[in-house]
Amino acid sequence: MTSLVLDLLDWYAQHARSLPWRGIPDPYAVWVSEVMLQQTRVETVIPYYQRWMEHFPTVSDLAQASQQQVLAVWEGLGYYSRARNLHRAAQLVVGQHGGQLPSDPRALRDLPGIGRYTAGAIASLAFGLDEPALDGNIRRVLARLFNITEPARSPAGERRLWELARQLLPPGRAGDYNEALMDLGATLCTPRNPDCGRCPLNHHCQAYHLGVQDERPVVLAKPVVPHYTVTAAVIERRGSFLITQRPPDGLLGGLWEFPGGKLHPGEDLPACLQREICEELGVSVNVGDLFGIYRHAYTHFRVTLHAFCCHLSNGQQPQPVQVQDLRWVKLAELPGFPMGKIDRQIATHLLERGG
DNA sequence: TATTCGTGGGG
DNA sequence: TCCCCAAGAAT
Repeated sequence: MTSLVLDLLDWYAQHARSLPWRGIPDPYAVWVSEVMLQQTRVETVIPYYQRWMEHFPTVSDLAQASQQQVLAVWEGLGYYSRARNLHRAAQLVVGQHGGQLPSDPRALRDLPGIGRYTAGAIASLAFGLDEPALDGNIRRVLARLFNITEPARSPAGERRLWELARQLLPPGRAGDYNEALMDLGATLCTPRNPDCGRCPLNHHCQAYHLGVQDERPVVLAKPVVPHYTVTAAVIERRGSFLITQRPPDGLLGGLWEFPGGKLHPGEDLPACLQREICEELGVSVNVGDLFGIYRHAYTHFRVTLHAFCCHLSNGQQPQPVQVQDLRWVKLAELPGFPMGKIDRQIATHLLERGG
């Protein structure tokens, strides 16, 4: 074991964070936490993790739940394919692995939602195998320690960093090693303003010696994000509201929303809404007062959504032409349908004003 | 290989 | 207000 790794493990023995999923000998708990932590902060995950384990304490409980129940518990965490994949994977574990999560990284990677990082994390943390796990923290720590000048997310950078993570790994202590690097990255070796003065590895750190820690890891230029104007219809009929279910995959897959869509060039807002409702539901709407304006930033685009109060013409029966499903629901039933953030805001405003 | 996928907090 | 980006995976 190199002195660098020795210093790292010594520091971890003193400064390891106490997290709800640590020290729990249940591979399922490790799995759930790792999937929730993908691209998501620890502080955000903690309450979701605890609620999830209350709703679905075992793989079997998760496998038996409906996708709607699963999405409802996941609502607000984002990247909903994680929830859909976790659900499917639980059913595969029950059906193909006798209810026990496999320990072999290759078998883990065959499960939906488990990639190279998560397989290594589960294998090392839950099963004690000597597997590296390169996440954003470890990528940053290693890029600084060894002054990696290739962009960290480039193929060449990825190769070097995975190689380093595997070379440094102390046999028999992969779990602590991986956790230690992640804790160091999360608490001291942070993306901005790293606290190099308190870092237990500063005398090993090439970037620190060169004074370039703020420029490591090298990041690729990011594309500009487009901005879309969209509309949504709050359609009321005899005390019920019309909501539609999004397609099973893709953005907010399987979640419910107030129907509508993207504004086309040269179109005004009511025309956009009438066109979208006709395309999706095969009916024409009468567009009334503005209900509200909502802004939201997704990862790779932004939207401004204009919601309007609408009614269907007499006798019109909407059909699920371009949506997975549709439902007329009472106000009190809205909280039970999983939704993304914007549509949840609309539903909440609807509840607050009592229809 | 490059895009697509949410949301919330901090600077 | 805006930009950054956080324990990545799938296609």
